Amino acid sequence: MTLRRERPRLPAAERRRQIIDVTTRLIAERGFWGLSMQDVADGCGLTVPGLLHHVGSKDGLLLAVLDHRDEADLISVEVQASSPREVCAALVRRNAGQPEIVRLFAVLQAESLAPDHPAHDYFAARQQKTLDGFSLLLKGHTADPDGLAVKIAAMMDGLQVHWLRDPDEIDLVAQWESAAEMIFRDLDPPTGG
Amino acid sequence: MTLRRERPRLPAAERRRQIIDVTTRLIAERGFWGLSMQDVADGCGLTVPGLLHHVGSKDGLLLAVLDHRDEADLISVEVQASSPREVCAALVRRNAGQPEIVRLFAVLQAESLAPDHPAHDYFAARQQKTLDGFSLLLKGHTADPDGLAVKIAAMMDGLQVHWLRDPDEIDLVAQWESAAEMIFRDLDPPTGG
DNA sequence: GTTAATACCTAGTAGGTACTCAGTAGGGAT
DNA sequence: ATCCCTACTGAGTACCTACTAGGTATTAAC
Repeated sequence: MTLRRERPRLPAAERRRQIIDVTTRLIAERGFWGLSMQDVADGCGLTVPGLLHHVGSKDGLLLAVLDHRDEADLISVEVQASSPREVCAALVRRNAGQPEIVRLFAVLQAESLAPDHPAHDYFAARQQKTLDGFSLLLKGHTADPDGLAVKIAAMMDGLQVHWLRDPDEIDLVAQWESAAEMIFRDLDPPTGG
Repeated sequence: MTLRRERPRLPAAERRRQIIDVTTRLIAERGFWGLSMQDVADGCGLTVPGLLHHVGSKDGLLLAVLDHRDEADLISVEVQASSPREVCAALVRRNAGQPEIVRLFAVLQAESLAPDHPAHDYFAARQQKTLDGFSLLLKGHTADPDGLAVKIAAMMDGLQVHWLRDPDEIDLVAQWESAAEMIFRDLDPPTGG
């Protein structure tokens, strides 16, 4: 009467990858506070201790997900586009293709505003890094690079949330393009035609 | 050995108000999934069944908070400012003075992206109402009122989240003013000077 | 074929979850 | 002064929470 077990045993790396995928989806749906180890374990077809064997703790699980994303992001952004505007457009285009990831970050970004959230520091650092990156790209093109960087990030984040709520109604890439029109009007003259 | 009880008993309306205040703060910190009835009850100085007597259930609690906010918002926005830009500036100024409420909405907005979240429908309707309102204000001033409305809402939401994470570093009102500069450049000529 | 490593499970702990039931106590109206 | 309404409590239910200890069984190396 032992349960049929179609997935008897996976190598650690493979299982870890599966765990991260499942967790990503679940956090995007429920946030980290709403996530339960049981749900993740069920989603992977193993027991809770089996899951804990791979990630150690619930916080470890979150960490694994965020680490994996950092890694994946580094790989995909290695192409340094030339103008600030092109960089932003590339970012938006990539995000438009992975709503699940975008939602993971949208939910965690809001949740982690609380100082005692396990991802609080991670997101504070991430936001700072993003702003610094934008600001650096803008340096020389505008009087207040820091200020514009905040606005760019804000517009991207804001559009993404609206898009996530109503993906059929809002075309993320198109909306961003027309937003970029006004954001970059001063520093992106049509010389590149 | 009965516990000292300094707040023996409150009229329903007053207690309800207190419950809403405490819940607002806690949801802003933990989200709805992370909220526990015990925490709310403790924050009000009563037991969990005492709390349930007033709100019926956890969902009822959330509903009470959201209803109260709608009411409060209606009261404070009754002043119809003239131009779209002034309306937005007024909104931002008001939000800058109540970070706790802004955070409540930021967290719930992200969390309620999940279709089975108890506030999902509420936030979908709220977003639609907001967009329609902006769009109506913009009609006649621009070619694509709906598109601009989304951008305005996105910018406001995005700036607010960044501001919440780093209130000392970011001046919400100033940031919005300079963002409004580019958003309204075409349709808000300096005729009103 | 034996051994060593490890992916995974069973069973259990200590505590938290929303919620119910039945009763108590305090304040306003009469 | 009494009655009644209701704000509120104590005790309890059924279940979920992350996590641990110790063991099993599968796989890979030799």
